[in-house]
Amino acid sequence: MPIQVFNTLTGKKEEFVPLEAGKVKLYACGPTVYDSSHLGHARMAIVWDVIQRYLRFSGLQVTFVRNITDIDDKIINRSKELKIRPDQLARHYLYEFWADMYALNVAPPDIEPRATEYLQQMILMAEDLVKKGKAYEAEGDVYFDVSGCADYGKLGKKNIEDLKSGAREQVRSQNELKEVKRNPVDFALWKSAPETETGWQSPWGFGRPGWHLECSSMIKSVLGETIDIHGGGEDLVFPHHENEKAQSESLHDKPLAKYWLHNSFVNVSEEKMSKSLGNFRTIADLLRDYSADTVRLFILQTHYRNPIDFSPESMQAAKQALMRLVRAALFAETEENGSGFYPSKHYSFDVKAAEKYKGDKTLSEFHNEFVAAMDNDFNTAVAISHLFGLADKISASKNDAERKLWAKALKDYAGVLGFTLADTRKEVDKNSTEQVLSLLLQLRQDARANKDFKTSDLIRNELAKAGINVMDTAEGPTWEKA
RNA sequence: GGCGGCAUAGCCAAGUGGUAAGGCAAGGGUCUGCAAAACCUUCACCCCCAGUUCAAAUCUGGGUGCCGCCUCCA
Repeated sequence: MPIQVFNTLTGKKEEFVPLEAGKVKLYACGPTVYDSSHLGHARMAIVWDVIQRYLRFSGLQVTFVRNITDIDDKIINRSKELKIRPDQLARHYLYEFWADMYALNVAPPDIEPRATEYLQQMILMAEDLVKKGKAYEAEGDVYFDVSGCADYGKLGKKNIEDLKSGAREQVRSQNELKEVKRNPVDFALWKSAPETETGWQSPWGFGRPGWHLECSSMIKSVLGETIDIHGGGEDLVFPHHENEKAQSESLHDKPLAKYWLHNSFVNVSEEKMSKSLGNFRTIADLLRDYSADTVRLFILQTHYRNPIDFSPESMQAAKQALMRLVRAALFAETEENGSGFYPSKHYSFDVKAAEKYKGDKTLSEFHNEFVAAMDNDFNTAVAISHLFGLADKISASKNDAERKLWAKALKDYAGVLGFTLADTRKEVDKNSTEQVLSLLLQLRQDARANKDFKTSDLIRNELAKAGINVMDTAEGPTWEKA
């Protein structure tokens, strides 16, 4: 069974056929690093992480590119507020993003281009578009001429006439603001800026690139003129991806991407979680309460194209559910985390590793069900239901060898979805540690009060062995790490 | 206003023509000094109306409710 993917461009599920047999060029739009990442970004990252992991598991040679937008108006505005340079701000949040990704067990992309590294390519692309008559200069700005693009609106299912006239207040105000545009729907490839601000020299003077241009340029530079899959959050469909597509295809006269895939959002109380609404919880904040696996399970239990409503109850449900998988995986009796299909590095799955399970009837059936679910537009919810099915069989089995083999398989297949199934139940936080020590010191005080020095000394000596020094002071007993 | 999507058990959520995956919660049971955990087990005719079909949660039309995009956004 071939892999089926839902293509936003056609609105249908299609058979996935790579441009070049056995290879996949995959590009997903990454974050703009101007603030902390929230659960919505975690979903984007996890969904694309799983897609690229699964494509590799399927035996395809994947080049996964995820970009970083490290220069744009939001970054500049925020940096002005904070009175630091835009590049400092971007670097700060990029580091934070990386830390979040690492904590979430999101595998690093093969290539992670940053917009600021591709200025020359962007300028070149804008120049080429002007030369080809697809874009025009106006007072130091360069605009893409939408009227010269027959397909415009196809991806976002928009009608140019509606966009021009419709009820778009923004279009009107933009129109009044920017008389230089020939058409209100034309979008900027290059925007002039005062030399006192962040910017670059260009054939049209000092300025900055339009947002959409970076992805077009980076895709071209890193992957080529046509790629297999272009993805991102569904809010990027229009205008971001529509405009990328218009630019690239006008210049190259060939498709930018064969398949366009978009993930849905995380809502809070049925309202979109977003930075502008201020209703988000950061990833770091979330990871204080829930493990990376829990967050991942919460996200992957819903199909990537459906919205998820965040609630503490749902997170708690995911946490409970995860414990069943973790418990079953313990029978594998190995410290390795669920990455048996990763022989050494993230970048190459050992597809043949799956072969070792083929001889077992239960695992062979499980494999077929798992693959059928994932082949069907990455239906992680169904794939996970089969993980639970396998977990049940593991718990029910009385045969040690069989149980161990199944548990290893459970870890490996869970690893394809990016789960570690690490047993975190014994990881005690600082607060609990303090309470436990406080209790021990209290018991010791009670023993001393009863002149039971045998017990009190036992507690002190054993704590010393455990790396805790107990000290009796004038204010009472206290402790510190030895 | 235009475009797109969604409505499935107490909650979350798969399922795109053949008679409802999975998870959480809840009830029952095993285990247990008590409790917890763990394990076993029970639990739905799919928003409303009409239609197509031998057969519909799944297709068509209408209605109601909710959400997203059209402006920065994953």
